[in-house]
Amino acid sequence: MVRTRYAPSPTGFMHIGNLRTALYEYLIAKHENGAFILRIEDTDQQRYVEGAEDAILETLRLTGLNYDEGPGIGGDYGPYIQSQRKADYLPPALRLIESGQAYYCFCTKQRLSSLADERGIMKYDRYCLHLPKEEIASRILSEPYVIRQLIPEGKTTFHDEVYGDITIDNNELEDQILLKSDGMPTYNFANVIDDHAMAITHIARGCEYLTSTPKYTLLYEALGWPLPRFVHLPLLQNDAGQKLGKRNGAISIPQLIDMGFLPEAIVNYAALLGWSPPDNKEIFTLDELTQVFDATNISKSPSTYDVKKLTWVNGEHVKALPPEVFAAMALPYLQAAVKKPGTDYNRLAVITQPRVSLVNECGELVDFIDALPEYDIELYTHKKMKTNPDIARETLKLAISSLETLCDWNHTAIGEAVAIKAEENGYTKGQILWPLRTALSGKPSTPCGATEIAELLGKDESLQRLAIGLKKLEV
RNA sequence: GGCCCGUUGGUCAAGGGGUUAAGACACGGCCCUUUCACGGCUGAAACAAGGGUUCGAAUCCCUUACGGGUCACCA
Repeated sequence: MVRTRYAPSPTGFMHIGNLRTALYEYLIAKHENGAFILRIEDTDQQRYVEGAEDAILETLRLTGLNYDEGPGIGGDYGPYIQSQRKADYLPPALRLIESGQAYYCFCTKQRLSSLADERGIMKYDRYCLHLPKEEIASRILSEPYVIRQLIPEGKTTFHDEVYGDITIDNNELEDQILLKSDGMPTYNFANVIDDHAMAITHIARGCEYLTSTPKYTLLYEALGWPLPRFVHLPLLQNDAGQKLGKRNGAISIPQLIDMGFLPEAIVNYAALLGWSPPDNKEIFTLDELTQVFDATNISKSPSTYDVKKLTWVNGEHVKALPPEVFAAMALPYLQAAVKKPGTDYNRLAVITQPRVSLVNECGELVDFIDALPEYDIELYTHKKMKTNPDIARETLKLAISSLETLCDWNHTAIGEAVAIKAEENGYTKGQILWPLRTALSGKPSTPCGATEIAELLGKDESLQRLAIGLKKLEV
């Protein structure tokens, strides 16, 4: 059974990069009907951020990446918070010491930092590797210590599902710390212990871990455990070409949602960053992604987050929303933009749904209903409609005269009335409808035509606006 | 700096020895349309550079350049 895990540390919010990692973990598991596990890696008490864990849980919930095992819901391999598994890390470390694959180290941080070169790069010199057993036995009782893994000579090769075989010379690797002086495991060590304990089969993570993966494989080998499959993901970068991160302008998922992006669109877009299906389809629901996702189609090169494409993807999802769902989502924005009594908000929702990329844009599309905005008479000029302010002055007069007496105030009747009038006086439909729409809305573009706007506004308001328009043109 | 990875239009990306080098976003034009949008059509726009290997290289190899990652008692 395929088992994957998303293993964030509670140090901040989730941005699109984190979400993509979680998503791929989810998809790899779900594509095979496997299990997706959430594990919180809080072994660094210094960096712990209050509320970060809840924020992560919330983001996963909003985006529909439901985990099968994890904090809050438990599972057969719990607990799923590393600080609660503290007792599990010492035994394997001791086992490695017994077999000569790890050793105690009492070096102080001062001594360690004195080992650094001018660039601050250092490699442990194995000062404590050959300490006499008796000395170790007594110092353990009185001094802080760490446990380090003894990296063997040679080269280490591992296979990555995306990058292929990668070989690194072991002398590039330091005798890494397994257990810190506070008794907590380091990230690398806890990762290996827990992934094995939780029977994780696939590890997807950013390729910033590519060079440290040999350390993991060495650990698995030392402990005699089978290796999981590694799926390293190309980095996501910002416009400056830097790895996307909290410090590099990445915005959080809840923030994106606040901006009007739909969770399913964010998920859809995240999937496309570094992966594409064989048929090049671009719009997917999470279920559809689950069907077609294949880790072998993940690309090796980094990609850049592009809000324009996200916006387009969002627009596609908005259009696909059931009308009543869109109406419910749009209602607050429509109500804020249009306060006129008797407004049919469902109608406004129907009109705006196919025309917005972001739900919260629907308000500004219809805000002219409440109040006619100030506009320039140059709006009456339209080359294709063959209109200009002079023609508009005449056709507006015709429109007013034909509508004043119109009893049946609906857009069909309005359209017929003005069309006949225009024709009688030698004008085209466009020459009367363009000025009509302009005078009624005061905007260069509106979400529907002149006659619909007139119906929406009602007879009195419409005639009033036409009079205002005419007055502007007569000055 | 050592090591690792990468480099196809502005962006996301197909293509893994023979293609007129797909498609999508954004941008321009045209059509449709009483506006906008949708839709349709269309335009401009790319294989980092140099060497090999080959009848033939975006594709394989080497070098260079550029970009990124990584070298913690952080994850």
